[in-house]
Amino acid sequence: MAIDHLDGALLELLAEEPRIGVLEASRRLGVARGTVQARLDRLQSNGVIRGFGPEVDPAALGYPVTAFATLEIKQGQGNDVRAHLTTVPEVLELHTTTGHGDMLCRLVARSNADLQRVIDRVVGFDGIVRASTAIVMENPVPLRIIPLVKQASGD
Amino acid sequence: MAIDHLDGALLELLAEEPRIGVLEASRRLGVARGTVQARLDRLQSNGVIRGFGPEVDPAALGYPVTAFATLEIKQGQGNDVRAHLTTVPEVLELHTTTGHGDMLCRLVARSNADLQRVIDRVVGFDGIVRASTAIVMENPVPLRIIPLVKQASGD
DNA sequence: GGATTGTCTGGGCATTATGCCTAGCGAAAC
DNA sequence: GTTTCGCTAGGCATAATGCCCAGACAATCC
Repeated sequence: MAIDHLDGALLELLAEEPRIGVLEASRRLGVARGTVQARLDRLQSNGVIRGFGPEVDPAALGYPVTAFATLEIKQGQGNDVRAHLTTVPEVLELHTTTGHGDMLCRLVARSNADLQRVIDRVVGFDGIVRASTAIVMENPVPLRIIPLVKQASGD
Repeated sequence: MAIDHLDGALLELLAEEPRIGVLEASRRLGVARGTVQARLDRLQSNGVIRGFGPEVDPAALGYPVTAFATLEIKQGQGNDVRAHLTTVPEVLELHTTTGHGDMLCRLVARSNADLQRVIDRVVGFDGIVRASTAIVMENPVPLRIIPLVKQASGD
């Protein structure tokens, strides 16, 4: 999937002012409305734009504590563990990684004390051998994509 | 920040069909348009909804490899390292965590070979003592928020 | 060379949504 | 008992959307 400069500019614009309309975007970018429409459609059917879902801040929902847990899994228990973690709302994200049958997951909790409860629930499952948790103190770079978009579209 | 059932339903609806309008949302939820408008405004000024930025898939941009790197930082070099990592487009996210002056960052790359280049660039900086990288193989639970929203809004 | 395909432009048109307003109702708080 | 707050319900002018078209231009293919 190649992206050109117009696509990049459109993505940047959408990232900065998400609630912008197609018409307004075409004015800003200096192209015809149909062009923006077509580019948007293409980016979406390409899968470059996965969606425009609302970004919800867990902290604002009452879950200000974030942590990353590395899990060591018993051989052959991967699917069970996955299914288990899916049922825990505080598990925001789960990856399987290279290494000793490991998984990495992102957790949130209401407090440090509550984090203990969450971790207990996460690791209170047979297939999980060991867990090590790192609590997030700061988030100097929140999830971002624009620098990568710029690079991919030739700056 | 408390969230009630209507807020939760609105967030769910927006997550499923993000390009929906206020009017359509009010029809689906069976409430008046002004109500949806007011809830949306409140959720946004509360910071619960941080925005509606497009979700861009790095894989579709040509960066199908994701990895997490744990960095060990020299005492007092935190700010410099942060500034350095900010300049690397492939660094999608950066956290400082509890532990031995550690940071955790999410990286993407064009290939496993390219990941080496990215890592070299990330760790090619004075304040970084050691780095250990875990390559993501699967993503059984992509970043999600709805289960937490449901819990926070009283199911 | 000539034909075809794809992309962008510029415009028109009916439908729909938006922003902004008013007024009334019910419940909870003071 | 009265005030405040959130929700409903509606009206209205403006603006955006979805969908259509024809024409220009470049790249590609026969």
